Amino acid sequence: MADIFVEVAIPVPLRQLFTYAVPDTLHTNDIVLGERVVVPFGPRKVVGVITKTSNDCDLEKIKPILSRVTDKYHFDANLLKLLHTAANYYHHPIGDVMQQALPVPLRNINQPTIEPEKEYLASSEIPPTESERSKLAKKAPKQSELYDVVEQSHGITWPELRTLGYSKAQLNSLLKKQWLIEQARPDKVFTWHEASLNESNKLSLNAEQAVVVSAINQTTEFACHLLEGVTGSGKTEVYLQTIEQVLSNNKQVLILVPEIGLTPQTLSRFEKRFSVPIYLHHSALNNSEKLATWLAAQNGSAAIIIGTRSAIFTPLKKLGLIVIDEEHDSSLKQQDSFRYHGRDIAILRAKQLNIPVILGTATPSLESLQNALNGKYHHHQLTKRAGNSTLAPITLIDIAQQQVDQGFSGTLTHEIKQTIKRGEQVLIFINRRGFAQALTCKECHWIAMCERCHKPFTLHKNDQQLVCHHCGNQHSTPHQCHDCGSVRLEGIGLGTEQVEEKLAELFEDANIIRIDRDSTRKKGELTRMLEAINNNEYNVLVGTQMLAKGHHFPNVTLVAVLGADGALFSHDFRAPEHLAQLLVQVSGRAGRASKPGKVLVQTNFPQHALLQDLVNNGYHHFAKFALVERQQALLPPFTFQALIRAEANYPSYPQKFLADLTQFATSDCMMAGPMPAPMEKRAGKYRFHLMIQSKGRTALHQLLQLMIVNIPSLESSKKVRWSIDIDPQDLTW
DNA sequence: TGTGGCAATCAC
DNA sequence: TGATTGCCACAA
Repeated sequence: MADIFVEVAIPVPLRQLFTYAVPDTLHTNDIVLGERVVVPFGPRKVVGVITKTSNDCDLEKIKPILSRVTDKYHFDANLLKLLHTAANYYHHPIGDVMQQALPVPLRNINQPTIEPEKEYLASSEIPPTESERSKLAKKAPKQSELYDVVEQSHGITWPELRTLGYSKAQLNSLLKKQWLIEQARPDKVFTWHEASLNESNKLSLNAEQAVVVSAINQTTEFACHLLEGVTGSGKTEVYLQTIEQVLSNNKQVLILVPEIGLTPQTLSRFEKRFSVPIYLHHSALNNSEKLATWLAAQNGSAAIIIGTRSAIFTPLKKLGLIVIDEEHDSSLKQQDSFRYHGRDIAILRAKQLNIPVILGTATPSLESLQNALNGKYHHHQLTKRAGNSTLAPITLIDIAQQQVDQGFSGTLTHEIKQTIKRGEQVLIFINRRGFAQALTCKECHWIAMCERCHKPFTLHKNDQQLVCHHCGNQHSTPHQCHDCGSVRLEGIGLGTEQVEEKLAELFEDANIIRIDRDSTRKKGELTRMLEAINNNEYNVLVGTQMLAKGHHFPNVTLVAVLGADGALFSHDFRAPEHLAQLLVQVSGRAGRASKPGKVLVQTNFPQHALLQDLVNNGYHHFAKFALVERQQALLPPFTFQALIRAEANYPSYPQKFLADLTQFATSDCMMAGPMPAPMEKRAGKYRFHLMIQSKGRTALHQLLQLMIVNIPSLESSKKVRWSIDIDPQDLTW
């Protein structure tokens, strides 16, 4: 019997498949597409994915595959199709796409041994007595709380408990008491029954919500729902009630949440509502935990998967609904290697499976809003906040007209003082870490620069370091100017550390806490800080955007935004949109029904049209206005962009390479460049951009395809590393 | 991307 | 002289 041939996707950055022979000793008759095989590749062995089979092959040098991976964890036909579509859409090497969709343990030549998953239940044999329960509640409230959560859950795993904020020690203690028991989680296909819903936690819907829930529940086929609901309008309850219907039809639900936003609160609400197997997929899990989620989703035992961007590739046996929470969030777009957008892949996937997808947000991305306005998406708006609370109003402080002391205007200082006096908390945003943007010499204006990136070092005063925020390069702070030898060195441009220092000086009695990537680097530190904040241990919180996402601070009644002007005149055309989203998000964080909050934005340009529109008319109005501007400027979502990046050790290489690409120009695509990237030199490499823009996606893709075909024959391509970014989000990279 | 081959450069 | 480094081509 003759061999058969297979086309295999190999984990290398090459836009092609590789053909191998399968010896008939390997039971060729039951090969399925999506199966993994171990193949020789150059000098090494790698795991690849079979994407095609055929009976003949006209290539000369064909090697045989070494072995087939005989587990049942191969990509199913739907997922395989999705990965192909994604690779084509993003013009990214198919092997790398497959690799990224595969859990790490399954990428290795040595396949993992898979342990059954453990879950925890309340013991029915020796339940604690009433008095034991109340004793525990007094002595160890956290353990007591943990017991309640487990008791209500009908089986919960350690990753879920950890995400909810419990420790292994608390769990072990309850296991020791034998109040809780550990058992292997059953991997039988999930089915809905009456006890799956905890009816008592269900909230009644207001008229707006009820209309939306019933509209979404009526679409059982593909439909894209943009759920635009102001903060506090009950988006989550809408999700929960649509999810309920999907689960009750024994279908699975996939929920995508922002990176930092995998908040205990969200998970906790799902746990309280549904007693069904929930699995998580986010960066805090280790590889075997992620694999467990993958397998449970694939074999159908998981009912709900909650995860970040990469969870969009989990295989699901019977997916019925995808929910994208915070649809506008930039963490949904991967910013390196395979630059996919989680939301867009979700829509592709929903379309393929003919199921609905919900995009929820208070501040829709202009792309999604445009699709809703032109009728491609169903548009649902929730305008009423629960309990009649109002959003904190945004007020602009004109700092061109008043004295500013190290970033603080008199108005702001006064407001902070008043807020602290009332025993309420102040939240201050500044979008730069460190102490100062740069270290400069007062005599000769020398600036300390990163030699690898040609960008100013950021001054970190606390640890006496100059840190390059672009490549991580570090030096201890010099005492003398490198040019003239003067010792009069000083930091310019505010950072979180300096703001913290200034606040300590202005408000001597206040307890101040700084929250940014530097102060929360230690594991668990952020959670600890957030708890301390909600226990009112601090009066003033200083932080970067990190603070804006997901967390709620009920006692914060004043939010101040410093350094917002950069966004108004940024070379990134999306900067104003992102600023507006941030401000709205922040205003939703401030205050509560009984204590209304306010948001102060210091700006030199209070008359700026976009700011004025946002402040006076709200996000939706602002967004429509911004769309008009985009349309006039022929920018996305009215045109489509692709960015080709190239880098090498010398600037002339990428420049020449991109210039060579411009010869493929077509009349229906515009090209800009080659131009130096905004970060021209990064980590020792010189980087250039070529932006391509078109009124239609087809023309854009055809041009890219033409380039890709011709690049290998370009002499200049051999000296550079290049990549394609479809629908680029961050142009500064 | 990972690897091996090859030549230029380095340390002694 | 061997060791180290950088550059380049190649992979079925």
